[in-house]
This record gives sequence, structure tokens and C-alpha cells, in this order.
Amino acid sequence: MVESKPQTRAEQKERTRRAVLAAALRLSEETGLGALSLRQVAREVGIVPTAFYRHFSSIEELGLALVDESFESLRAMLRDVRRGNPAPAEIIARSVTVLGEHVRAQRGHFAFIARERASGPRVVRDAVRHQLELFERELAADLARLPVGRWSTEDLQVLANLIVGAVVSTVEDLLATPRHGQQALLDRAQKQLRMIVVGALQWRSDYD
Amino acid sequence: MVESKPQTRAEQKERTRRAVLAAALRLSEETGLGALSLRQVAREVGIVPTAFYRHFSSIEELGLALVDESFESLRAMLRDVRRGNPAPAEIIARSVTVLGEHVRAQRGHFAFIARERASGPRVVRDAVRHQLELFERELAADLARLPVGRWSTEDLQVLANLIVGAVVSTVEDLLATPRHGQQALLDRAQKQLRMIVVGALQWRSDYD
DNA sequence: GAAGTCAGTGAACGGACGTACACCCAGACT
DNA sequence: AGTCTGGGTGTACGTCCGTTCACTGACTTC
Repeated sequence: MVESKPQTRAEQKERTRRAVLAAALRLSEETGLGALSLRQVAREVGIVPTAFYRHFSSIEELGLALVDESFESLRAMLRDVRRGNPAPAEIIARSVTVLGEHVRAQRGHFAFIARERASGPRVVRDAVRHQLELFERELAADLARLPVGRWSTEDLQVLANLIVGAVVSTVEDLLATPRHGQQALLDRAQKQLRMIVVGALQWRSDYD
Repeated sequence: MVESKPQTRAEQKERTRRAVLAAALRLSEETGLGALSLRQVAREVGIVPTAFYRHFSSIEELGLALVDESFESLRAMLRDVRRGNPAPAEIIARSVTVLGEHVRAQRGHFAFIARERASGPRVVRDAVRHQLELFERELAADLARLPVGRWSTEDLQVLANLIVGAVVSTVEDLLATPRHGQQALLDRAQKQLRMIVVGALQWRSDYD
């Protein structure tokens, strides 16, 4: 591997590192990270197997880097939703639209999270679950800022967990569905989120 | 392998077949089915690798058998919920309790579904997703029979999908949580299901 | 411009894998 | 009783794997 004009050495290293991450993301979509071999990744990138060690000491460590990368995509999505300060009534519709766009644009990252959350090497799986938990808390904080409803902290957590679960489930379905069927799934998700919010609002006054 | 007193030949074969399935279920909980080797399974069962072929022609085919087995567990759970004709107001509480019991008793099957739904070999993953879809429809039919609410067929599907998603998500959390923390997850699931149902009931009158 | 650093090379290893094949021998069939 | 059937055995193969080691040569440092 030499790959065109590297300029500085650090720059070239970073370029290869990114190529390794991209290759691993692509290949693991077919087999899962746990069944991915260091040699496959090296072959895909066009380097010799031993060169892999210049960047990561194992597939697991590479996996942890992919967790970081993938959750950066997820947070970018949240930022994209918040951008433009949508009115409360529009938040759900906007969120679902943005979700569809980001899943299409960053398919690999979303697929990685959905997959490795349930099946990766233990350390990777735990990292994904931990990050998802943080993400849930972040969402709960966002919900707390809404001018509608006055939920208790605990109810907010439960609600955020329910929403994240529904979204992850939607993402999994999106990933398994050809382009032309995806809008129907997004419409369904919108309906579900509305149901959840309506239920949560009612909940407070009726059962709490 | 010869294993004590076989009696008839078919009986002995069935016994080995079950041992193979059990071993594969146990081992795949650590690595995922996609990273499971035929030799590992054979070693665990105590037979020579080539004897594996007397029962399955590949790990994938074994996986499909595990899909059947696992969904049989899932349906047994549904039957267990229905048994005793719980009053509408108790259905959620009873369902959640039964869920907890069955996840504990058939941990392997539930873990298999949760895992391979997102990560298995393609044919296995598709089989799991297909079975889950059938299960959703079955649940929708159950919901339609309830004396509360009058949902449209489409809304029933959407609602069933939301419920199944929430339950699967709960199962995944249960599987990652030590015994003493599981009741809290079940309580949370109960709250979430109540929110969903309240929302769905409200939904019909407000938005449909 | 000499010395040093380090991403990438290439050969080699021991081990695990899927699968082919010839074989064995206890239960089933006639 | 004699033959057949088929689950399980044992050996052997070619391939892929992770990891070791000594190396090279372009960029960096002084």
C-alpha cells in the first residue's frame, strides 16, 4: 500500500487508519464483528496482515473505535434534529425525517450499533450498551426541557428508554428494507412515537 | 459417543440431535451463531466432527432448527399468558410476570432470537425476522379480541409492532442484567406497556 | 547530510477450520 | 440367521487464521 500522495507521515497513517475502519465497517455488515478476521480487513484495505498491528492491537480494539465513530454519527443526528428549533408539535415529524436521512447516509454506523449491541464481542457489546444508555439520558434531558408535560425524573428515564427502543427497532427494520418501502416504516414510527407521547402525557395525570 | 442405554436407534439419533442443538444454543450465546464452528459443537457434544453431518448439513441449517425451537418457546409463553383468562385490567401485569419467568427458564431461546435477529447468517436472520412478523400478527389478533378500544386493522398492526419492539428490548436488557436487577426492568416494562396502551386508546379518539 | 523513526513488507510457524473418504458395528429388516 | 442400514469413528487434505520476526526505505529530526 502506498496510495497516491501522502504528504506527511502522520497524515498517511491517519489515512490508512480510516481505510481500516471503513473496511471493517463494510465487512462486518455481512458477517458481524465477531466473525471478522484481521486478515480480511487487511486484504480489503490492501495492506499486509501484520501492518494491521500498527493501528490496532486486535479486532476488539478496532471495534471500540467503531463504537466511538458510530455514536458520533448518532449524536450528529440529534444535533441535526435540534437545529432549527422545531416547535413542539413538529418535533416528532422532524425527528423521524432526520432519522430516515441519517440512516441512509450513515447506514454502516447505524447497522453497527444495531448489530453489535446484541451480538458483538463482549467488550464491544458492553460499550455499545453503555453508550446507548448515555444517549437515553441525553434524550431524557431534552424531553425535560419541553414545555409540554411535567414528568418526574424517573418517568422521563422510562419514557426515553421506550422511545430509544422504538427508534432502534425502526432502524433495524429500515436496514432490512429496500428504499421504496422505507417511507412506510417512517410513517409507522411517527405514529408510534405519537402514541407514546400521548400515552405519557395522559399517564402523568391518570396513574402517577 | 455412545451415551448409556439408547434403546432404539431412532431414539438414540434424536437424543444426539437434541444434544447438538443444546450445545449450539449454549455456545452461540458467547460467540454468536455466525462465529460458531461445526467442530466446536461436535467437541461440546462429544462426537467426532464428521458425525455432525448425520444431523445437519451445515451450521446454517442447524440455525434454522434453533429458530423453530426458539419460537416454540415464545409461543408457549403466549399460551401461558392466555391461560387463566386474565381480566383486561390484569393482562399487562400478568404478561410481564410470565415474560420474566419464561426468559429465566428459556434464556437460551430468547437470547438466540434477540441476537440472530440482528446479526446471524442471512438465512437465519431472515427466518427470525419472518417469525417475529408472524408473532406480531398473532399479537394483533389477540388485541383485536379485547373488549377495550376499537382499533382499525392498520392501527392494530402498528400497535402490535410497538409492543413487540418494547418487549424485545426488555428481553435484551433482562439478558444483560444479574438476577437481582431484573425486577426493576420488569416494572419498567409494565409502566411502558401501560403508557403505550393508554396512548393507543387516546389515539383512536383524538387523531384517527 | 547523517542518524533515527516507524508504517508497511514478506516469510514462516502452529493451530483450527470444513470436508472427503474408508471404515466399523449395533440395531433393524426379512 | 443373514443381510442391510446408518450413526459414529479416524485419518487426512488444503485453507485460513493470529502472531513472530527480521527487514526496508521514505519521511523526520538534528
